[in-house]
Amino acid sequence: MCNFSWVVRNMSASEYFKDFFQHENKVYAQILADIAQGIYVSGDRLVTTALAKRYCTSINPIREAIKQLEGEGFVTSQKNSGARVANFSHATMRDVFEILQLLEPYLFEWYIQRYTQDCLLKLNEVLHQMRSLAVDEHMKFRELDTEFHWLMYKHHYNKSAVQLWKKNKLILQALHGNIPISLARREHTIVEHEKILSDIVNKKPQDAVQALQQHINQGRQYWSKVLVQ
Amino acid sequence: MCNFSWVVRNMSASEYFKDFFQHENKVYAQILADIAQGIYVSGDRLVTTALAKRYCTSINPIREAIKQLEGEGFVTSQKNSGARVANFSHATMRDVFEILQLLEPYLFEWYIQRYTQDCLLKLNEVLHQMRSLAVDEHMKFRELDTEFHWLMYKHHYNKSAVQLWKKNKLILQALHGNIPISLARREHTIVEHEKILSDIVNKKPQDAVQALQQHINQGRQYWSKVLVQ
DNA sequence: TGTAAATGGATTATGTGTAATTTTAGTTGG
DNA sequence: CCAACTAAAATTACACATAATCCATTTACA
Repeated sequence: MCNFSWVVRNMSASEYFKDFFQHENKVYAQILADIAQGIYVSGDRLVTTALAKRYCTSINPIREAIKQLEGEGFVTSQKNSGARVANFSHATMRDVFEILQLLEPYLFEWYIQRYTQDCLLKLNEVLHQMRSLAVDEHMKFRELDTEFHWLMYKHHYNKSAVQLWKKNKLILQALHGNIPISLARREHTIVEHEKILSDIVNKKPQDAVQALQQHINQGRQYWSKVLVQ
Repeated sequence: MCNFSWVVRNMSASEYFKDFFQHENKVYAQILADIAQGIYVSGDRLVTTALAKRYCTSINPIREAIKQLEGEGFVTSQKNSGARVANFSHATMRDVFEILQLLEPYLFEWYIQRYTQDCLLKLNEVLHQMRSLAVDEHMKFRELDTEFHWLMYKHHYNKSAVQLWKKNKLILQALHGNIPISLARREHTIVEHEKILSDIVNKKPQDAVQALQQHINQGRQYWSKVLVQ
């Protein structure tokens, strides 16, 4: 059972997955990846002994990893009752989206003024990959969507804000889980990304920010319709 | 040495301190309070054995509390090298202020529409306390300043955003430490709070938001001048 | 006989002690 | 003054003991 290969298999070949989950603490990174990938879903118990067996270690490192995840808000725990994956509800999604709506324009405005030609090429490459994806590769599509944004924000000077963005994006990922994305939404996402990119290239920063805000709003509306209880 | 009474003595009589530091985990709350109060300052080593003695417990609970604080960004740790209070630099202050500048108007806008008469009275009471404070009670003044904002944000529906605000406010508190506030800045703070309050009472939401933004900006400018290296 | 309370066992969380590896600090010698 | 070595201290991980929680069965009572 002590085998990490299945995790590696699930890992995307893209850079962004590394940036997101790379962590000196293996156990921590594993649990977080498992939550983000929907292996543990909202409300699941995180039993220390079980996790210790799964990750081939003793209980203590597991407890510490869980405490750290608790500090980051991915896990909640009650005294003498252990830890559970945090309750990601419909209300949580609203909250997360609203925080993202504050953060993204802020991070983006810096990018517009400091982007490199090399980075624009990478964005284009991601867009190309999104277009040439098979219809059933929902997970991969969402990864590419996140990577598009990540490429723009990762070098921002405000590392707290970047980390905060990452965290909220991960929560969204966990919330959406394995729910497939409609082809229409996929098409719209690509078009919206294209609009943002072209506004940057054409030196229209105002329009680019607006396009980004609309993009986030569209995503928010789409998911709130899909995840309606 | 196993005595918490000195902590209780330092605790403010006001409500906000309770809200801020109350936590089911005593050790966690203690360490965080110690960081916020400047007992451990930026860069200080957090030696598990020493903390275990201080808080009359064994190493494991200490380690878990530290891990949680690490998850929240108050503590950083290197492998085999233990934990330290996070590096709160001048750049950190800029980052924190920028996040607060995003969050506060967002939280505030909801308050304007949902405030109660009772809450306004409390705000007034806090203002009164600020005015009638002795000139050397810097810490107490800062607590009251924070409480003023806290009263407006604490009931916001977006609990993640509120917690985020709290966290960043705590980092500021740790950064400012025991540095005294100038009397001029104290006077300005009170006037700015009065302006915000009167704009709310006079049903001028637009002006109130603007007053709040200015208030944050003023604080930012003041502290960046004071803490210039 | 049906329902509610109680009891017991199993599972799990929490806290402590200990051994091993690594780091740190102090000291000695060049 | 700097480098290398040594001893003390700290981190890490593990095994164990204790305490709390959960669940199913049994028991008591109406």
